Amino acid sequence: MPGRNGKGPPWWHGKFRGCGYRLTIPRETIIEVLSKAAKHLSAEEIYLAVHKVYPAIGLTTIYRTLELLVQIGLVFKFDFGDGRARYELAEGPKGIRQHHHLVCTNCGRVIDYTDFIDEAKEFLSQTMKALNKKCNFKITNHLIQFYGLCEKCQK
Amino acid sequence: MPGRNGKGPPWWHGKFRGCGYRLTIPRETIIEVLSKAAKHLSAEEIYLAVHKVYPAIGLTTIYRTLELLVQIGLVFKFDFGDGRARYELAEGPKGIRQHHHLVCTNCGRVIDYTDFIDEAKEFLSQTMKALNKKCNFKITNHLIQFYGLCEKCQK
DNA sequence: ACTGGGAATGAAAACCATTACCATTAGGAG
DNA sequence: CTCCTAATGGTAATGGTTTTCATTCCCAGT
Repeated sequence: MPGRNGKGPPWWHGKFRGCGYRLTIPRETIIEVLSKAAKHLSAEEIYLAVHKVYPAIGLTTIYRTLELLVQIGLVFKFDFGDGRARYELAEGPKGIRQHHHLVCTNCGRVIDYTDFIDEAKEFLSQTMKALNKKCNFKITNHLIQFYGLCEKCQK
Repeated sequence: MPGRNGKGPPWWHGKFRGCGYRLTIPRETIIEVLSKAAKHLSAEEIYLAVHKVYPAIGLTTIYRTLELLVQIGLVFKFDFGDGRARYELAEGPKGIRQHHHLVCTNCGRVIDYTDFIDEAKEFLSQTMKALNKKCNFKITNHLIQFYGLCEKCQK
């Protein structure tokens, strides 16, 4: 059963090969870091994590690889308003990992939430269908974020 | 009837005074530019537009004022992924102007759409209520964007 | 396995939107 | 009208991201 923690090529190798991209240590390591973190990381955080296990890595490669992964659709890129982008694995062996973000406008904390996804899915699928027809716009992705005050900052 | 195109102080003066901020020519001009454009502008675009009617303006003041307006809630700040922020008047005399954005991931074009807002409102109000209770997170704002390919870029 | 060619890499420098600094200007309460 | 202080604007600095280019190494074809 490839893709588990056992042997066999990781589940995403096919996606790389299919696009004609080479499999390299930096790329493997970056994906591994992202999949282990399982939450949004900045480019620098990814750099530091990769650097621990592969010290020869360069920051340039981090950015280039992330851009590539975003293009492939393997990674989502977010902007929480603090001047640096955050990256996050879009899917795992099980498929797309749906969730949205709550951003505290006071302290900058970001909370993931996965509840209410069903309602969101319903709303989104309707909207996407309608937009495809009305605007001739082929939607491939979407972003929903909420801004407000977290528990601590409300006092 | 203040706030119309006729005489009387613009409708947003109260909002300024209430917060203890001074009314200055740069601030008035920036808001005027935003209200006339009625669509998302970058800081530089705003700078150029203000510069035409008030050449003494400095780019620093543009940024500072925009930050202030965002804080007050008069202006929304967007990131469409091209490395520069976009700003847009949040409301007019008639109230909040609800709309979302379609961003073409190929050419960068951004399309506003105002349809399906009712469905969005329904979904959003439910989600906000639930989040307030479950996460103790006081939502004040939200962002919904769709990414995909515009008509031209689908070919 | 070996090898050639082109993709991928990494260090350093460039880029560029945004912010900090600070001396000067001007809003508006009294 | 005056004074105090917020607001301004030119310039320099910041810092995340991108570009450049010489070097490395993946891998398809032998």
